[in-house]
Amino acid sequence: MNTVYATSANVAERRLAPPSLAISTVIFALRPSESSGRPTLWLPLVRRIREPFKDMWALPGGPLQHDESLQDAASRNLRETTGLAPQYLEQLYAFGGLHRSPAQRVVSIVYWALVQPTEAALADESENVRWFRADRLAELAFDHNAIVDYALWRLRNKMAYGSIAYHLLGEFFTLAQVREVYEAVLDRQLDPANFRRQIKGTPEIEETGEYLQGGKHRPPRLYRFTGTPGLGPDNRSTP
Amino acid sequence: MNTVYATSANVAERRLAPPSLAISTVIFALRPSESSGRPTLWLPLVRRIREPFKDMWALPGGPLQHDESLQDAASRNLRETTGLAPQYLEQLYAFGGLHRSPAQRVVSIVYWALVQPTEAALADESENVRWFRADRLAELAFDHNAIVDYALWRLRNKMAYGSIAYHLLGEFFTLAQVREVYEAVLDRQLDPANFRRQIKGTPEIEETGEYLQGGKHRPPRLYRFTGTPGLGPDNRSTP
DNA sequence: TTAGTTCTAGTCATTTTGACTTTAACTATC
DNA sequence: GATAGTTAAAGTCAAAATGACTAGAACTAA
Repeated sequence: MNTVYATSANVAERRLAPPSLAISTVIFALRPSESSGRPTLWLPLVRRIREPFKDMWALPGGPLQHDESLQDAASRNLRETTGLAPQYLEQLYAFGGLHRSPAQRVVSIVYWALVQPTEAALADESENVRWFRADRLAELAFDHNAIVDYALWRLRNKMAYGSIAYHLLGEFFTLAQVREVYEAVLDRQLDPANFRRQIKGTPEIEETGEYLQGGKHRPPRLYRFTGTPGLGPDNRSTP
Repeated sequence: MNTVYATSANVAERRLAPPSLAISTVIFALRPSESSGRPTLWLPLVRRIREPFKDMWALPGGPLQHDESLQDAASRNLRETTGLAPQYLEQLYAFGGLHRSPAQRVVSIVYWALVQPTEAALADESENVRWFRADRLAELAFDHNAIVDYALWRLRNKMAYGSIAYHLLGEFFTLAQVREVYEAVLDRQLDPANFRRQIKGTPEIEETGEYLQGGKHRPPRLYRFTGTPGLGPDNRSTP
């Protein structure tokens, strides 16, 4: 979305040129809310340093290079802008409306990623890269608000079926932490006892002998996720 | 997939040129199987008339024109190749592997469509456009076998959740016909009584006062689908 | 030692699911 | 015109899943 096929063509020539192709990524991570301290969804945005939409916040992205696959391009600009390696990365949608960008036509293939909080804490932040709460975004450049909305919708949807919540957690976690992820993403309270029964029913989750120490109350058992990310035609598996 | 950005550039220049962008479509319709007479999934393919993959069968597709949205491009080449207007059209995936096409890099944004059998029966067929059973395809051009496999996987998945089966049927249908669609797509038998109970539980289905006459046995009641297609960020709704 | 909190297991009524039975309504054939 | 054959449609029943809730276990903080 940031860079387009460099050319000195004038406007008339641009109309005939093929649309330029860009890759962008919506990156989700959990961070404790400033107010409640409970985990909430955050995402990193970059400040645009040129027109169009100069000085507005936008999704990280860039052009597709000729020697990288779509997914590689997404990984790369994720790494370049935030320094992060995603735990989960999947194609979201190809956006190709006629007027997404003034002056020239841009088709954006957008990916979405989940990163673990330990990673997310290390993420680069600077004048031009900052994390925002996913549910409290200002007006973004291009059609990026709509893209984020769609990414959130997909995340909630996947969460309801697939086993995706674990990619927002570290290697070991308690069942209460899993529940907090669900509560943060679905934005509603869940009954702890029933939730635990359900989660324990899934085979992709494994008890460890360890317990989380240092809490204020009875130490909860730690679990580990043994499933695979899997999805999409590139690496297929779930709904 | 068929046409690429026209240029007289040589190979070295092509490596630096941006990938060309194409739109293709996987079109599903039900047709009675030749053997059993039961409905089965079919799709139209076009014969390639030039290199690469000359004379092989491929998904209908073409370049994206500068004044049409992605979905419009898909509708258009669907209409141009088969004369069909789809009942349902949704983006499937953007395929952008490095070696999908020899010589130059092509990124294909693929749509999938469902058409009603009445429409499908009228579809143009010619020397270079022919319908094939979806589960018995020969080797296709490019990575089109993989694309069809993925489209089938998505169709089965959507069928299991959303209310998509109706788009393969006409305006009025019996519950047994709906079951046949499920059986054809999911490729397994379903209990008629339980299936009926489940379908009648969904609100998007409406009884008409009519009955299907002319059958050999008790005339079944006709129903109508009242839901909306809806999906994707362009027209949002279901999983 | 006690109060407070969370973790964990379990109970119970309700709903959903899968396998199956029964009756209704029509056609074709005797 | 009765009857056998077939599908439509409704209903039964046990098993499984779900939602609301209770209770004991295990820890910390006071």
